[in-house]
Amino acid sequence: MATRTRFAPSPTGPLHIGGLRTALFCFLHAKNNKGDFILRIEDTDQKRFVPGAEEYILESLSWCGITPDEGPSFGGSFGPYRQSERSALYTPYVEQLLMNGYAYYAFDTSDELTTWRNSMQKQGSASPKYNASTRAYLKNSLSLSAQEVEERIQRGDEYVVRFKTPVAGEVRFYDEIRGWIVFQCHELDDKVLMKSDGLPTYHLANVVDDHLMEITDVIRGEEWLPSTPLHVQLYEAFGWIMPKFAHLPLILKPDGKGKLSKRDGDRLGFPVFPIDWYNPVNSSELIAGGYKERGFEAPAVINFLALLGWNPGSNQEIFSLENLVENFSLKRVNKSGAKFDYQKACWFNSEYLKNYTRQEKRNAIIEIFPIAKNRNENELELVFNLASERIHFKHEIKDTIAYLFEKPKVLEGKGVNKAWMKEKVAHLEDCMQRIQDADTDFSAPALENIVKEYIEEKSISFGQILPSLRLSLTGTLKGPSIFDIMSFLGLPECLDRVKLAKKNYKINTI
RNA sequence: GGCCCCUUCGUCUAUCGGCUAGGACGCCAGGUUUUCAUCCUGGAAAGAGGGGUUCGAUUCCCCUAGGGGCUACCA
Repeated sequence: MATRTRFAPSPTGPLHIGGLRTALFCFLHAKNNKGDFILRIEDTDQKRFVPGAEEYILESLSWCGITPDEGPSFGGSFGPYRQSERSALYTPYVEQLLMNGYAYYAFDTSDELTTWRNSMQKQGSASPKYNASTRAYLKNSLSLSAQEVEERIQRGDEYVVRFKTPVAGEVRFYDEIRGWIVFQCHELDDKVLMKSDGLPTYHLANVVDDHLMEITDVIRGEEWLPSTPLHVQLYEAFGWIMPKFAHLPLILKPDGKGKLSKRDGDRLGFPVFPIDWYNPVNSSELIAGGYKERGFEAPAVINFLALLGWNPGSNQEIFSLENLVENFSLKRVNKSGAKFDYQKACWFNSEYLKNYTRQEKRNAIIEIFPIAKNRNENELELVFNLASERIHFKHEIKDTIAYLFEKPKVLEGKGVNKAWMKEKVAHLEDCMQRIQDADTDFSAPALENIVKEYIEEKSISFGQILPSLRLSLTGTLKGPSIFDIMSFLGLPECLDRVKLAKKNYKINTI
């Protein structure tokens, strides 16, 4: 049977980076097995529905290159892929459960249950369960007479349908990542399968849909582990073949304890969402920044996320999505939660920047400096390389080497103090004259030769002349090889800048 | 509290009973460089604790401790 995995987020807000990783692992597992990856929107909770969230999920996946084979807006023969559009479909299954004694009606209202739980807690039961031990004391079709049940339903009383957990025994299942896991039935809850609004809960809907959509591997976050025994029992109650289960470790806060949350991102200053998320009612209010807008390359984010919890078993760290597909295996997914390391994410990004193709490099430079389009391709590439080895993000290119395309507005004070001294400036002018007079192709090596000859002749060091040269040309004392910069600038521009610096800055006499 | 999961350098991790415990990020030092960065070389840095099993445990089992998740008519 062909592998089919699904990513089943609920549109209650922006997709969390942890959710993105779950989607990634689902995708990788499916593709590694030449199978299909399905996107299903779990919007059975009307109260928590957030407009725009589904679009956000779609955009995020699309940015990352995780393309569903089936899903809303992708089509497929197992649709619809939004649970809200499948609501009518669940009723027969609930009835089947009811008829076969695997489920029952319960009439307790939420308020009643809350007060009941409170009173139970006062009596020392830390987390009161609605199950075989308490059912008899609550209002349900197991405790009430058949007649009363009938009357309540006829009358239009609100009710839910609960799963009838066996009194005793155990539920065991094999987790592809963790191995065998066992739960005792008496520890389990009679979970609500169908809410009083007639919609199924996640538990029922995901089992029915996974079965109907022929999902073979359920890959989801570890937070679902405690409710898996219920799902297992549901499969058994329906007599359906069970999918394989794999529960992924959680992504934890970089410091302290607990799983990574939006607040951690705000607090520590890094994004926790793939792309920007704006207030659904006031679209001009940015609520949470994204990796994309922060300047991350999607493949870098994917690469980083993949290594958070999974490893190839080798020392390789850089993986394209295709590489990941080839190498991925659930067997090599870790059991323990992984703390989020933003610095490492930045490192991945810088690696991707350096590995840009020639064309990407040229495009990036032209995008940042439109004026650069007059330059030839080799020059554009050189400019990119000059900048990229001292930054982590593409958008940092602009500030690092803006002086290649426009005269520096000011020369930094620290530099002036250090390099704008009488003797040094004299050498600078002298040397510039030498360059001007020379018959040179103005290439970096040629320029370097001229300067080298000059300093040898004058018995001075590079340090006597290069800093002031750099300062007058770029306005700063740091940056790439000054000969590359000069070569790129060209003779007239170099002369112009030196002249300008001479005119605007008083010689430092100290 | 109960249930379930987890536990190797600060962080992400390798190790399928034989280890001088490897790699990466970060950090530190040195080298290259006019400078910053890159790059290269080197360094500090780990098996939670206690019991077993075994000729031999980081690796298998148990206990303790610690961490995490769940404990809704949310997913």
